[in-house]
Amino acid sequence: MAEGGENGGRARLVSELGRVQDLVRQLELLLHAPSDAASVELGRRLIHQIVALTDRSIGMARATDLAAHFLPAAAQQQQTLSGAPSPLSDAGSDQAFRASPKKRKATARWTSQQARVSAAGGGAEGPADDGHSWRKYGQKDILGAKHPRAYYRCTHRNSQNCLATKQVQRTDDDPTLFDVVYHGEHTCRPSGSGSGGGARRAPQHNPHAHPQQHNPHAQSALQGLAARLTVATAATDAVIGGAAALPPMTPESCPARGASSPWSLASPVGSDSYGCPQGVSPCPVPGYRDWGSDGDLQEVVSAAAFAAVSHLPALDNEYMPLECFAFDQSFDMDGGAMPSLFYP
DNA sequence: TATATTTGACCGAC
DNA sequence: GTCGGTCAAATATA
Repeated sequence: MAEGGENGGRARLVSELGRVQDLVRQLELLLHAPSDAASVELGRRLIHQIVALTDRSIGMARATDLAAHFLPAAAQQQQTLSGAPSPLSDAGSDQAFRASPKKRKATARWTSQQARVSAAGGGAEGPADDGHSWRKYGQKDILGAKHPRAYYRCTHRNSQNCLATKQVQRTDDDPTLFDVVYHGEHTCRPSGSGSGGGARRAPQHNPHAHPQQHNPHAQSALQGLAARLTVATAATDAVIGGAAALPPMTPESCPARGASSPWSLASPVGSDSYGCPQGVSPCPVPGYRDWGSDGDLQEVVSAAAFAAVSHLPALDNEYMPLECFAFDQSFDMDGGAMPSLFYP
């Protein structure tokens, strides 16, 4: 572990991410222009460059050889992103807790994951859709917190006995960021979501979050891109900083994570709040898993970018302005800051 | 009518 | 007694 080498690698990584941002801005300008075949092709090339750059960035992150720092830290699984211990975070089963309804979870045994996500895709109502369908069952004012904490559980809790829950709380320091804590694992099956009923609303989507979100496909793709990139960079930070303790997600907890289609293009990310989507990773946002393993981070970023590419032909003259999202290039990888795509 | 959200109450842990 | 998590009735929405 050469500190100098790490710092140099970080600098290059930041530089590469900056180039990605530039390319995204070029893509934005392209989307502003009248759409034609040439611009669509140019857009595809831009996206491919973005993918290539992100791949390089991922390679740089790996080259720093800091995953070895991250992996032992992940085993701790006890710290929040801000470094404070989480009384709710623990490995193990939640079966004991379920035996006693209303029993406080502080002593229960949970598999939990934490994420800090931007409001991109969720507007003021909450963070971007994470690919699951959640039903809100409570909200509480938390002592010392400016904003209440919302409690969600899987829509398929009753139908499929899926016991996954999550807590969403707006951060005090930045109202555009949400701390999301996931408990338990999704046991619901994707096929179970389409059985007629389904939700009638998308509770975490604010259709008025941006007045120019006309094209649902483009909107969803870009929202998904932003949300995923937020998490991807967060994971990168965890790898590089070696301080964040993000629990590895087991394959069992991510059963539908397909190798060929991590993000469903048929069902635009961010729009499918009505059930565990077919072919979509059930854990895109909370899926910190083991980022030290090959392909994870790359998969997230690349897949999100390709999702945007795939929707380009449908953009026409409608667009989601990409200035809505911006890398925080000033993040301090050593300070545990969370580099994110922000949605101002 | 079915499903989701809101919100006060309840419960156990501390 | 306080706090956090959950329940469940009332209400809202499509």
